[in-house]
Amino acid sequence: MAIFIGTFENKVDKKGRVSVPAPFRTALAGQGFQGIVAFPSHRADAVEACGMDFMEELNQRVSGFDLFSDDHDDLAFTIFSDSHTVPFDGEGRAVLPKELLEAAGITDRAAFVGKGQTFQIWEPNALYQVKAAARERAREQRLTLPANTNDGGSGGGSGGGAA
Amino acid sequence: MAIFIGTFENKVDKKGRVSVPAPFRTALAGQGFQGIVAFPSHRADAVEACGMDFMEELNQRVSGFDLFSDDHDDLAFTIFSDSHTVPFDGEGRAVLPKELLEAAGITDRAAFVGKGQTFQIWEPNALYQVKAAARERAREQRLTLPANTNDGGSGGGSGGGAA
DNA sequence: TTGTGGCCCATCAGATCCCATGATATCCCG
DNA sequence: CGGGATATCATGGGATCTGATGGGCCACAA
Repeated sequence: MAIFIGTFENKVDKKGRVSVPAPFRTALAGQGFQGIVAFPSHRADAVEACGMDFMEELNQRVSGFDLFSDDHDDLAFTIFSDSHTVPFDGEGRAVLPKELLEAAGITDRAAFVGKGQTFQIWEPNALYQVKAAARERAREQRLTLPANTNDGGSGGGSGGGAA
Repeated sequence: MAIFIGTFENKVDKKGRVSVPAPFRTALAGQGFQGIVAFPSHRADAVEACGMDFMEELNQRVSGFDLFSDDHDDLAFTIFSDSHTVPFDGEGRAVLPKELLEAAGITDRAAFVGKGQTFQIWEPNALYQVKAAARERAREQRLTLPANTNDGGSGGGSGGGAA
């Protein structure tokens, strides 16, 4: 399963196209569907996204519920009804549905932030504010990572956006 | 098996024809039967639909295995008896039986909503109300996806996902 | 004949593809 | 170790194709 790491800010052109960061595209390569699946976050003003393989896995898990049960119905509805499959163009760009852009407040720039199996797409300023707040919280609470990696430090940091 | 993702609203013309969303048609391509299977939803004012392959799978489960409880067994037979096979025309449109349209309250517009292995067809306004309610539930209950338990085993470093 | 349904063609708009370009980071060679 | 050649990536724009929709013609049945 692909892993998304880092933060990248790209331009949204007047056709609504955004370059998906090359590292993310690389992570998505090898899937049957060349593109992403995007859906609104119900926790933040951002777009959630993942690869089709992730959705298929989700579908598998949902299928574990009895078909036609209430749980199955609610879950399937929540997961699939608001999702959009967004294919890449030849250059690795995607056109996000305008309803998702609006929900996230994205206009002419979009910030991609990796979250492991999934990633989010933000209006850059909103992301940076949230990030700063998170960093501050982490500092205050002295959050630490388990000390077993030699690289962890840069992970949560302000990965160099193409500024 | 292809999965149905997203929501699409299309027009029902005066002949009763509706374009099945292209992504759904793509998901249905490769089946023997070029069309959909439609049956009334027993829990919502909507039309349930799926591909013939799903019906075949349902048949397998009902006839061969104990995957279904008695209730679901009955349900499955009910489904078979109330189902309609609806072929596509040359442009990928389908004419839904009027009894299904009436049951769902569909007149001149129809909203298709993906649910993974199946999809539903709604009267648009009814769908949007239900959707809004579902979204609200999800937000309040912090609806989470079932955790996947068996993924970690093969290791985070699945070699395939070239960096 | 008349009504109903299916099939085919026309059309318009929006999405997609292809090609061009500048900028940047990378690599190789001296 | 420095400089230039090169590949990768992000970005723009125009041409093209697909998708959704409407309408008309033909076949079949009552």
